[in-house]
Amino acid sequence: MNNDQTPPVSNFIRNIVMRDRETGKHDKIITRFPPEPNGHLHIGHAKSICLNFGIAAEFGGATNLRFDDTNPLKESDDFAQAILNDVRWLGFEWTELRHASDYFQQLYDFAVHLIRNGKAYVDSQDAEAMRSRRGTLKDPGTDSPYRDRSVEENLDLFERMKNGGFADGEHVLRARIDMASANMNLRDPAIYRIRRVTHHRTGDAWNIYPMYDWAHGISDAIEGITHSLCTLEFEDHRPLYDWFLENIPATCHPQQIEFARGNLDFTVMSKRKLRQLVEEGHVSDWDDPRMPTIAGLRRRGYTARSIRTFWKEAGVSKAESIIPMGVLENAIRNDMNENAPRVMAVLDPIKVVLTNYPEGESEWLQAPSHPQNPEMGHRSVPLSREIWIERADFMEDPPRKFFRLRPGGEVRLRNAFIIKCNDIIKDSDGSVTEIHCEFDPDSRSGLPGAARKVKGTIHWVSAEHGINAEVRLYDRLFNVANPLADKEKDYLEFLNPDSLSVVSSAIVEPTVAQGQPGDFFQFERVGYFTIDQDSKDAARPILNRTVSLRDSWAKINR
RNA sequence: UGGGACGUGGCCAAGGUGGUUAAGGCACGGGGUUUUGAUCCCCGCAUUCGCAGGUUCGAGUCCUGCCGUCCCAGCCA
Repeated sequence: MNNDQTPPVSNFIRNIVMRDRETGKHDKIITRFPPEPNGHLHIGHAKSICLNFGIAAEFGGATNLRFDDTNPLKESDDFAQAILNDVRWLGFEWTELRHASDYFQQLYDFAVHLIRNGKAYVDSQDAEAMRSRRGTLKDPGTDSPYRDRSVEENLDLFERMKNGGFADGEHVLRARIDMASANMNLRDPAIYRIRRVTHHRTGDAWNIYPMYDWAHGISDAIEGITHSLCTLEFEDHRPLYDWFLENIPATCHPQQIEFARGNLDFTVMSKRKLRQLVEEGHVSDWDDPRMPTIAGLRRRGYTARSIRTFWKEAGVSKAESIIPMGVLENAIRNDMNENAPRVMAVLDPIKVVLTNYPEGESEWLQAPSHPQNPEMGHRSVPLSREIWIERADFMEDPPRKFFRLRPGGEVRLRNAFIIKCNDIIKDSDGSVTEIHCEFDPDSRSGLPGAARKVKGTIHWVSAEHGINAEVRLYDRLFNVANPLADKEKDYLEFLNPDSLSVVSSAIVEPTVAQGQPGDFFQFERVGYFTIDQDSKDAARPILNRTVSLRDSWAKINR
């Protein structure tokens, strides 16, 4: 499950858990990951997943996956299935799969218990009235006129709410706490509302549904969760979490601990905004490779391991942060550098003719799949008289320190021969259409003559054997680090119009055409690429650029 | 004086009960290796922990005050 080799990183939650084991407060640690099935998981959720599953796994505990399915208006089984799939893909297996809806009856019974003890009442104000009586951040609220209904009346009303005797919004069950509390959450929070809609799991069995605060802590207690980890915005809810558990006959009292969400720059991370990007067509779907969703990252070519490593390196604290995208990119580069087979592909081709190479002939060269790892083996790469090289690898009038091909200059063809540029052919506009070179037969890779030093090595693909491919180049979704920072402008105004560019005439070596969707490669000197799920035809593979290689040459030229 | 929280180098972040050289990663700068200007390997990178006082032989760790940032007024989660 948590198969990443490096030792665990210290953080305040892990410290609490360790202390709780040392002191004997708990001998088994039980955590839970509680998504609401109303959207897809994103990289931020992955932080919570890694934390919850990671902590439990490290200390020999258990982690439940529990759907917080208390709002049937927004939830669906499709989302639930996608979430399950994403969690598994990330490399985690839950101990038990639960649903808050599994506990609807118990939740209801506990609510009755509260009513019996005078700790809850049915309020018949409408939402507007409730809001106006709630007070403000600085001023206390005022009691509802229904606050002192008798237990019998409350019991009766609540039961009739459950049985469908009222329309949505007619009544609500509220905890009877303190309308003057400085903590807004304690000003008689609603715990049940009427919603006569079909729930994706319980169907039409219920006409009332519990609110998050009521359902969450009790569900934790029912499952014997020891540490209930959530994000910072629930800090204010903790007194309520505790109040509920103190006022029902709960068998245990989990400890809620809050940590900061992890944000990334150049993207947005709220489900609402991600949904908007999808629904308004700014991206193709939830799994668009530019999306920070798990599905998007997966399709982009990110591995589960790289995402786990990323969050491990980012750490867990209570300080809100925005992590540079480069850190995530670094994680996938490290992973792919180690595991991606090397291959050659030319994205922006220009033709080179090897003038002393016999016409009509070709040969297959052996090239290592990984320069540092012989265990990854070799592949065969065809060479013939005409080859494609990257347009950017030739300059007629190059600047200083340009190590690539130039008129009269020599360069090594990766895994093949050293070539020398003797001539260039131009069209009527004066742009180069063809480069004539002669190759040095003695410099063939593996031969002693190959030891000759030449400054540059470039990649290439045989024109005769190369396969035409579509390559999708992705860039950041937004062109500012924090699209939400500007209060004057809508974040959509910062969408990067160049976040996707399609290269329709890339040429890849034959090896690539044998791959399946999900397979990844390093295009040497270019970047890491993954075969997209749209790729159906071996004669024309479709690849996504996961991330480019580091490019210090580009950096110098900036 | 509504309440709750946070503030360690450009970005994350470690720093139980104060003890003395402030981890690590990313980024950055310099050097080396290299048939990927990739990788890899060295070296450098906070006399200082939001600021100001105080307690102490000794404080990032304790106290006081101030400043800055975030969250809370859903019958959302």
